[in-house]
Parts: sequence; structure tokens; C-alpha cells
Amino acid sequence: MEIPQKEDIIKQFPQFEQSLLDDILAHSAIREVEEGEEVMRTGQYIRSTVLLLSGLLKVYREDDEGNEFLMYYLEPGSACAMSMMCTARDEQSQIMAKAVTEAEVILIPSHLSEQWLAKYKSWHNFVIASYRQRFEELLQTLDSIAFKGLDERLLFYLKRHVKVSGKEIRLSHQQIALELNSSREVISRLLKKLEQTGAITLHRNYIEVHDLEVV
Amino acid sequence: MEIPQKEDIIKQFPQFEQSLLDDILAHSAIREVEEGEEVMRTGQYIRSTVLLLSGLLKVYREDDEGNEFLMYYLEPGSACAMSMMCTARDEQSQIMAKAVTEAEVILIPSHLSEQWLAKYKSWHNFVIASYRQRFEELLQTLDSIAFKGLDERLLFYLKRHVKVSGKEIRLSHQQIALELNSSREVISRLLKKLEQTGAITLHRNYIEVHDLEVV
DNA sequence: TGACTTCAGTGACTAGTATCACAGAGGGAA
DNA sequence: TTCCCTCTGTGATACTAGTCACTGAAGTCA
Repeated sequence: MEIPQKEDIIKQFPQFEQSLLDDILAHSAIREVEEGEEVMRTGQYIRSTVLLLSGLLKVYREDDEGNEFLMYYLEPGSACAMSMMCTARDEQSQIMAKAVTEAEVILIPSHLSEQWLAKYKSWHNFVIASYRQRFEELLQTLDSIAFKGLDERLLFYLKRHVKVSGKEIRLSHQQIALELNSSREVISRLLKKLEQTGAITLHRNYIEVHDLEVV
Repeated sequence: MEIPQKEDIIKQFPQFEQSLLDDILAHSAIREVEEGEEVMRTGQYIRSTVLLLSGLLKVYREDDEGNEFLMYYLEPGSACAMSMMCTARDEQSQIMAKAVTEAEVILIPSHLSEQWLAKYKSWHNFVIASYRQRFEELLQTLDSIAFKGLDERLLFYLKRHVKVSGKEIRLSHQQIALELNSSREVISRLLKKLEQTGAITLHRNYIEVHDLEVV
């Protein structure tokens, strides 16, 4: 654990008021997370609100048979909405969060983030905005699962990936299949089709995205 | 629009403090909603927080082709979480809400429900709890769509229905198919199978539930 | 260089769900 | 009663996605 640096926090959370920043500095810790490390597990008790300072987290759901699907990505400057909600009553996490890249998260003790809701207007707004944003992303994910075929879901997935980490998608087909709760062969075939339209080029262990909108 | 009666509100929202109840009485209206009437439409601007006083609402998502799927039911004493979130910035609804039975909703102007977050502890808790609860229900729905076959989803759907409106499910197979984003014939077949196990009995326009746990 | 491992491509088959077509049952209204 | 409409049941067929079995290509390491 490190002491957070004020400048880093300001850069990612410019909307926070001075006194809130001071409070964060005084009472919270930074945790450095390695690539692939789990930040949160289903069933784990949550005693801190999690803010992301750097890196990229994926938030996903896992069932009892080890199947998973991606809910959304968290980028620096955002918060894990679940950690805020559970916070309120010391409850268990419903989700998994894993670092996609090396990352730094700020851990704010639950009772403080709770108090701050009343104390700091900017904190309150941030929390409400986070809820709303995650809710919307979740709805989008839900839509794509409920209404779309796997081909469209894959497209949606690739687009989302491009948005958070650029046009070189460094994933194996296997990993993609896992996040979409599908199987490698099926994903391979669909990617192949996409390649034939010219939208992407396939390589070993990465996908080069040209233009996903034309498809 | 009617003037809300204090006793009715207390009955459904016993956790609200006196002064909050007075504020609700002074500034909000009750709207009576008929069975089948839409309370909220995707794309509509939301200027009020919606509390449910009596009746039953279903909250669902609809895509551009008219497909839909059920997110969850709202019972008296609960609030539409989306209406609270949108409230904050006068935004558009992402969802549909329709009265399953005749219902009464309380409409609280957005700017007030916003102010009350700071002013009334009980309101603040209520809002946070609502967020959390809806989020969890949404996650459950998501799970069942992502991980389960239609047979299990149907079971999940029936259970949920029994919980909110009893063991006589007054729905046609067609309506169920719609809410699960499936087709009538398939639902008919699955229900038939359930009937054969003895879990339910089928009738015209309603389903008699005996025991869904044994299946 | 050769052995080994991981990743990707492909055909054949299967399971689950959707779609189509049609028949019959139940209930309401004239 | 008769007509009509809605709801339900069922077979045939098609399509999507998942599974299995196998091949070959790319990268790694001794």
C-alpha cells in the first residue's frame, strides 16, 4: 500500500472539491494491482469503495460452473458502482473485477464514503453519476445478449474493446469466447467472416481493427 | 391527479420520517394508472421520481423491432430506480414501465427528490437501497439470460410471478413468450413439460402453480 | 534443429430454439 | 345454436450455436 499522491488524484478526478481531495489523501490507500489480478470476487465482503486511478479493470459476472460474461470495463477516473452499493450495508459483492492491465486503485473505507455523500456535493454527484453510468452500460450488455445474435454481440464487444484500448486487440480467440460465454471455434468462424468483409485482420494473439462501422 | 393521503403513504413507506412525509404530501401528486397503461416509455424525459403506492408495475426493455424482455416487477413501497437516476440531470428514460394491474403512483418533482437526498436521511437511504435492489434484480435477470436455457428462464419467470401475484398466473402463453423474448409455441411446449412433472396445471388464460421447487 | 505448447482453421454432428402450418378447444355474442 | 375470435397443442422444418475430432501454423526452449 502506498500513500496516494494528490496530483495523480486531481488528474483523474478533477471534479472533486479541495477538501474532499484532502480527505481522500488522509484516509485512503492506493493499492497496486498486477495484470490479471482479481480486485473483487463474487461473495467477498466489501469494506471499501474502489476508485480507479490508472490501468483498466474488467467487471464481469461468473456463474457456479465457471462460465462468465463481461459486464463492462472500468477506466481511470471511474468507480466500481457495486463497491459503492455494497458499501452501504457491508454486503457481499455480486460481481468479479479483474485487472486487464497493471492498475492502481484507491480504497476508501466504507464508512467514510458513506459520510461523504452528505458532506461533499461533488462526491454525492460522482456516486449518483457512477450508478447511472454503470446501470446504462449494464442495460446495453443486457440488450445485446437478449436481442442480438452472437455475430452482433461480437461486433459490440470488439467496438467496446477498441474504445478502451485501441485498434490492436491483444486477445486470443479463446479469451474472447470466454468473455462472451461462447466457444472458441464459433468465435474463430465469426472473426473469419469479419476478416472477409475487410473490417479486421487476424493475427496470432491479436486482432487488427480497421473499421467496425461498415459491417 | 389526486392529493395523496398521508395514511396510505405511511402504510407503504413506514421508514420515512414525519417531515419527509409532510413534504411529499405538500409537493407531490398521485396518479391513478389503469391496467395496461404505460407509466414510462423509452426516450421519454423524466421530470419526476416515481414511487409505487398500490398495484403492480412491470419494468422492461424494448428494442427497435418491438422485442421486449422483463427486467423486474415493482411492488407497492418501491420506487423506479431509473426515474431516480434520470432525475438528476433531466435525462431520458432507458426503459419501459407498464401497469400490470390498476395502480397508484406518487410523482415527486425531480428537483425536490434531489434536494431531499441531503435533507432527509431516510430518503437518502431509501434511494440508495432502491438502486442496489434494482441492480441486483437486473443482475439476476442478466444471469438467467446469459447462462440458462429457456426452460430454466421460464421457471425463474414463473417463480418471480408467483412471488408478486400469487399462484394463479393469469397470463396467456403468448404474453409469457413476449416477456421472455421467445415464441408462443416454444413456451407452450415447455409449459406442457412442466405440467407433466406435476409442478403446474394449465388452463385457458391462466396457470395454476403447485410447486416450482421440485422441478 | 527438433520437440513441445499454444493458437487458429475447418468439417461433421448435435441440441436448443424459432418458424410455419394447421387443427382443435373454449368462450362470448347475436 | 351458430359464428367468430382467441388461445392452445403439435408436427415438420430450418437455423444458430455448441461440441468433437482433427490438422496445421507459430512461437518457445533445450
